Amino acid sequence: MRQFALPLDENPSDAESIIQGLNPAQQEAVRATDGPVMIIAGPGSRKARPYQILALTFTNKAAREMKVRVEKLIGAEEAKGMWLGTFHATFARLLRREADNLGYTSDFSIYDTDDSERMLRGLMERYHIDPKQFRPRAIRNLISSAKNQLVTPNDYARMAATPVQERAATLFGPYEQALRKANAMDFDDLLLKPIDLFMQHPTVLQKYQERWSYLHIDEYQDTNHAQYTLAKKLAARHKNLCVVGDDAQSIYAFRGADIGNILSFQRDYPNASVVRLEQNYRSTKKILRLADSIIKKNQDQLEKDLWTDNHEGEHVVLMEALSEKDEAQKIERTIRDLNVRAGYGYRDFAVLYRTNAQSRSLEDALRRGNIPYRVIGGQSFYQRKEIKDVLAYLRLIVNPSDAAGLRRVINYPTRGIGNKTQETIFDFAQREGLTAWQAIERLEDIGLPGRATHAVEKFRFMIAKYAAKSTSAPADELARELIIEAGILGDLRKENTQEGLMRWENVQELISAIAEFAAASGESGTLSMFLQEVSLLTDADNDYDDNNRVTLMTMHASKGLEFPVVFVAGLEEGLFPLAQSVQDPKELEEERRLFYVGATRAEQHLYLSYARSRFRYGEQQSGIRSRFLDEVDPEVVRMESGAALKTKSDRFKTKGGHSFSYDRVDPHYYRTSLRPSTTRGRTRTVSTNKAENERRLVYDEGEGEIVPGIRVEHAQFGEGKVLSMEGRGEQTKAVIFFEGVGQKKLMLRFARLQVLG
DNA sequence: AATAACTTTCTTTTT
DNA sequence: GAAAGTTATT
Repeated sequence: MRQFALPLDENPSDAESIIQGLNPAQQEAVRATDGPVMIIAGPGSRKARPYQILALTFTNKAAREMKVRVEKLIGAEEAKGMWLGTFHATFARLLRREADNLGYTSDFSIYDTDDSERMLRGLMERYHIDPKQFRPRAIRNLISSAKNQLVTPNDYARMAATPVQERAATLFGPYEQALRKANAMDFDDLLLKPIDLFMQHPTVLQKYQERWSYLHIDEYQDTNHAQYTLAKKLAARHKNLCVVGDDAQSIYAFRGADIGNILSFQRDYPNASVVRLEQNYRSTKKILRLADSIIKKNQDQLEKDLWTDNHEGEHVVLMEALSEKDEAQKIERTIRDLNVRAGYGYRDFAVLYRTNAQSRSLEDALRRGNIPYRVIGGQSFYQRKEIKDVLAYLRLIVNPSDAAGLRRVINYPTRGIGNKTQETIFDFAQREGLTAWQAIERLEDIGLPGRATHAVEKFRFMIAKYAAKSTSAPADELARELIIEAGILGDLRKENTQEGLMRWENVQELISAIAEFAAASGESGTLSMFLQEVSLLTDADNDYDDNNRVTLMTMHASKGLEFPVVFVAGLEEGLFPLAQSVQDPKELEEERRLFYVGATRAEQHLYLSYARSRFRYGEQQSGIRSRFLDEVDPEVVRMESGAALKTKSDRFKTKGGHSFSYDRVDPHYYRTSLRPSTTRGRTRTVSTNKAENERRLVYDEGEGEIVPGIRVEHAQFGEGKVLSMEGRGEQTKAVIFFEGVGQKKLMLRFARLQVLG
């Protein structure tokens, strides 16, 4: 295996011309194959970079693209020796090989967020933690981010300060034990366990350091601490680490990505060469100028000066709409128009938005206009309930310890094993120190009533039968039989609805996928491998199609892609930026980077749009346009009519010269509906809702109680100390410092604070 | 224990 | 306006 320097994007001669454009020091760095390299790439740069032996990316799609290029470069044969893929998939593969070093079997299950939550729910019951008061989701997120920071349960218990954190600390250890007992890994484990492995078995680390003597990481700005540690360990011996990233496109802080990794690369690797690729090959000058004006508002970033040789281009167009329906219609008409008059194919368009929920109205409009489209993300194939149910059965067959899988299917379709029976079984397992499945194997000792025993017995027999077959029979046949015997087929058919039919078709599709996998990977394609692989797939990765369709997706999903025509929809305060994000400058900056990512997907035309009102929460609610539109360079933007973009000062001049500030806007403006809905209004007045009464209490009577220095509790942020107060009446806000969270400015009206004294 | 009918809550983004 | 939780009925 040789490492190879360079070239990169579509064709090597391109690469050569890019390199020619760099200064001599940069040229040398890019050509160098040895030593650490950091490449800072802007959006739309062609990335001249060394492809090396282990290449890690963030999406399967990026990995696939990389593979295509590498094969072109060095031939398919040699490319086979490379490991190319996402962090999670790559280390899942590694773990499969090394599982026994860690006390797992290679058939371990991979738990998604759902499974993790299911485990936590079970534990919460045992520890008498009320899932309504402390959401399993919130606790999972806390544990997940702790794991990503390499914080152990013991450390975390010491650090926990708020009530939620304390519960998370209580559950953290038991959760880890439960996973291990279930022979299962959650997403975070796929990165953590390899670190454990490398620490406990230095020879194993050495083996991989030799195998991957050259290491390449794309989208480095999105690595979290665990990924950083893995890279550091693997590169420690040869120091041949090449990272590529753009701090301005860091949009995954919420799942632990740490921009610090890219900002401090030079400190970690003092002799690193740094290359800046500042030429943009994608967008027009106007689009680039708009993007530049967005990102300039952010404070922390590496210096970068983007430029392009491309045309000046058309103005960026801002579309104003009355409602989200109207917005969708305008987008639909614009697509039609450009398609007919300018000859753009449907595949040339992308409509981007902040939240998946926004796709609905857009889909409606496109469907009505007979414009073909595809939606990426949202509910992907493998996220669907019926698919997860079948997968859970298969997981259970391969790995009977799989507790989350068992919980999922033990009574689906209903077979008379209700909550009570399940609890009895789990309690028994807990008491005897068994896995749930081991408890079921000792069913006779549990002492269930006769009818329940009989029901469980049948279930046990069925699972055991398929487990025995799982090594011999072809995987797809096994799945097909199981689906019928378990009664999933019957359950879906019984529904007798359009939806039931669709679900049934999905299940069929899953079986085909299993068959395909088995056929493609031959002898080595076991069911357990299929299950592991599939749990890491996302819709955005496998929706690979060359059909001529408009693409709908979130801005997050759009990273790394480009389209001739791009729409960024829903530029409204509270939606983009999201209400939760505006209180924290760090989060607001991330939203801004997201806007930057969205805008820089466009090659030739960029449309921005917002709606004056939007259907949310089952009500029509009014909004104001996003602050981002006030930050943008007005020179490059035109309204649909061709008029200039009205700036903030233009728009608010009429109000007697008062300066306008978004800080004075209720960030949850969406909650104030246009006209009070009667049903809601009525229930409100007689509401016995606890949270509502508490809120009123604090706001009406308690306002005076909240003064600087006092301690309060917030449902999400936990315990904090009030630093200062501002505003009066409904506008009263408090600046509060929350441990482990930071400083927040909250409106008392919405914060639901509880006074602790 | 299962189902139907009703009520409440909640929405960021994702490997 | 969906999903999850609650209550009433069989």
